[in-house]
Amino acid sequence: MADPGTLPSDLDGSTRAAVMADVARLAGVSHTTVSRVINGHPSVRESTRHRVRQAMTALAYRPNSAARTLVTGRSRVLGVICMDPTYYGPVSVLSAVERSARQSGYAVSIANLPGLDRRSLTDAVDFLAAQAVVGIIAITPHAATMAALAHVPAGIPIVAVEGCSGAVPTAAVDQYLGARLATEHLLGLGHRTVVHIAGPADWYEAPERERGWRDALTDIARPTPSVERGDWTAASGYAATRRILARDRLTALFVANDQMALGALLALHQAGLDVPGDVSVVGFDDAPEAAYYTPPLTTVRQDFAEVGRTGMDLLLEQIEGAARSTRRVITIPGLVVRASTARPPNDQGRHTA
Amino acid sequence: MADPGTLPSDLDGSTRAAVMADVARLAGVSHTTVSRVINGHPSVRESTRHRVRQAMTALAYRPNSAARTLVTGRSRVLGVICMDPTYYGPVSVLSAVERSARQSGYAVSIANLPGLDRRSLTDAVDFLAAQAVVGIIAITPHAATMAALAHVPAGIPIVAVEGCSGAVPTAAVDQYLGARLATEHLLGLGHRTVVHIAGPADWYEAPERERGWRDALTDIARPTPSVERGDWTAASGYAATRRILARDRLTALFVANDQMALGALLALHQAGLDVPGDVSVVGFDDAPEAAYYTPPLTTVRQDFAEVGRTGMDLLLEQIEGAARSTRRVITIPGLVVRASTARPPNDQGRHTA
DNA sequence: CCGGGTCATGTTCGCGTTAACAATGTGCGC
DNA sequence: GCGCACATTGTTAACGCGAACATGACCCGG
Repeated sequence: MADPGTLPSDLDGSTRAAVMADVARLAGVSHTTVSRVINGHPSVRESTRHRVRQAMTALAYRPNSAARTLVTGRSRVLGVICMDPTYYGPVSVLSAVERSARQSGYAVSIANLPGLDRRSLTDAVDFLAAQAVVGIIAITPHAATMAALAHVPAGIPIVAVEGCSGAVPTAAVDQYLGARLATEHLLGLGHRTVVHIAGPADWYEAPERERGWRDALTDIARPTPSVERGDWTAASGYAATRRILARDRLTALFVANDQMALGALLALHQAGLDVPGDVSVVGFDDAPEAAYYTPPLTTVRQDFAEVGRTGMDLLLEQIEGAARSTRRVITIPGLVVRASTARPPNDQGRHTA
Repeated sequence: MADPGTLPSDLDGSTRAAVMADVARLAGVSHTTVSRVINGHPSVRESTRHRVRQAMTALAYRPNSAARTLVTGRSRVLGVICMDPTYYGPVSVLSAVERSARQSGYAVSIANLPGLDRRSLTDAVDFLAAQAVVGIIAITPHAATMAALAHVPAGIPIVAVEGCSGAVPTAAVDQYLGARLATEHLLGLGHRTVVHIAGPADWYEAPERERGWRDALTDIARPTPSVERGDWTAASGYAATRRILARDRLTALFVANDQMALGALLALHQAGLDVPGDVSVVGFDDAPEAAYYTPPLTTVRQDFAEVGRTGMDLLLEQIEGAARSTRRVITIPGLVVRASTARPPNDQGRHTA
């Protein structure tokens, strides 16, 4: 005994949503014509197009994406694979990706990686593939998962962001360059050498930054102190710094990210060392907080939003027909000098060229 | 002249993926039986079930979610609406939500809010509704968007996380209690009063925390210094602290989140004030870095993961038939005492009961 | 030995959309 | 004045799946 007289504009869920046939009936055309109007097909008379448009608004018609996906075989959904997005970098990239995806008319479905093994990566790909995503952006700065990327079926467009897999197109920041910038900044201030706290070896960025640091030193024949390693957290930066302090003295410290640098600042402070009076510190990332550490941190700035957008561009390029390339678009990082770096102690007025 | 002899297990995208009919053919049953096996229908003979399962693995069969959605009218996709997820809180919640959603067999589609107005909220809801999401979790600690939540059509289950809309079920942390904890901790140490740096007034949390702070003071008849306001960023915390220092002296400072507290620590340091020797500081959130600020920050801990899970539970409850309630599940915050708080200066051995 | 009930399975239809193809109308050249 | 090209619109058939209904085999009691 449902009331058939209910207003068609009734949106509160009590009546079924309007479908294409309803619009067609109201506009006095066939459902095919409605479809044509929606998809911008050229051969529809202007007056008809107008009538259909009116009917659509009158009924608050929304195309059913499931039906669409079923018949075309492709959805308007992009998949994003990310590690536990708690670090500043991945989060910023995710945010930028979502933004540009929406601008291009795509929805974004996310899949967190529970672990770092190949299995969880393929699971995530399967999970997204089951949703008929039309492409995948993988924010996986982790070496093992990057390797797994090479093995995803070629049928589905995929792009890596922040990382370097030889197998798929990639958008990333030049980590090596950033590390050189940081190290050379310290050397330029007059420090004899620079101690490095690296990130976990199984992430892509960590060895790259370490390599940049090492090359900057060896290029001018400076000794390379042995590397301490953290896991990106402030806690690990703190612990690594304490190990270094127990080992020998230092005047310059390059830490592989800002959070670990924060831990380093605390350890130095607790050891009675002044930054930058006794020790200079440089970080990496330029997280928003870095400018407000005590002291404000000199660091390497990565434009994550830019990287995210670039990744989207690469993906769309692939979706729109290009075969999977191995293109690699790199973004240039920049050094942001703040108050955590200065000349080494007892270096009165050394004049550089 | 395509080769019909291609192996059915060919997954590389060159042949069409297996569908239910293929599985049925291989197992020697009808597609309906395959469907029954997939959906766990009881009346399938054990041997048949086994044959079908084998056929499914042999063909690497994946159900087509679009077809499923089309015929059942409901997808297995949840929508998450979030503000630009750069703050620690929203990110953690998003992560927790994704995790528990996947565990319950749901995919998660995200929609960033470009602005804070009602319009962008309804746009986001529309955007998700067009994907036939089966429910929405809104991480909108912003007052204006929360108000807009009340106006989304009743047809679609929705839950608010971190916030308080009278209209929809909500999972949140007791902000008021957290602020009281923080303020009373400082008062308990012997501080005569506490200065407050609040968050933006149009976010839900900010006035709640301010109210907790105010009540803690007025309950024991202490003066309530005028409130400075920031926008959650370290920069604004720094600026607010400088305004306070220019105004009058203080011994205790309660800052509405950790990032602003970081800015406060820097401003105090630069003003030559020692924390906690001269001024005690308490933050809010317990971001991972807070333990490594200089000095390590006493703060109020919110269990964001717990809140995210709770939100999911509320949503599933609603999806599985319950009408939209106005249930509100609150999580209890806790104080984490670190090195940024101490007795006020010139308070030698005050004995409290 | 036969009818009714139950279990296991198959047949058929429809979800809302796009697309290939068919059908209509309209104008223009010869 | 007739036919042909083109513009516009309609008809119909998929897409892959789930559910209502139909079918057939089998068991048990009378």
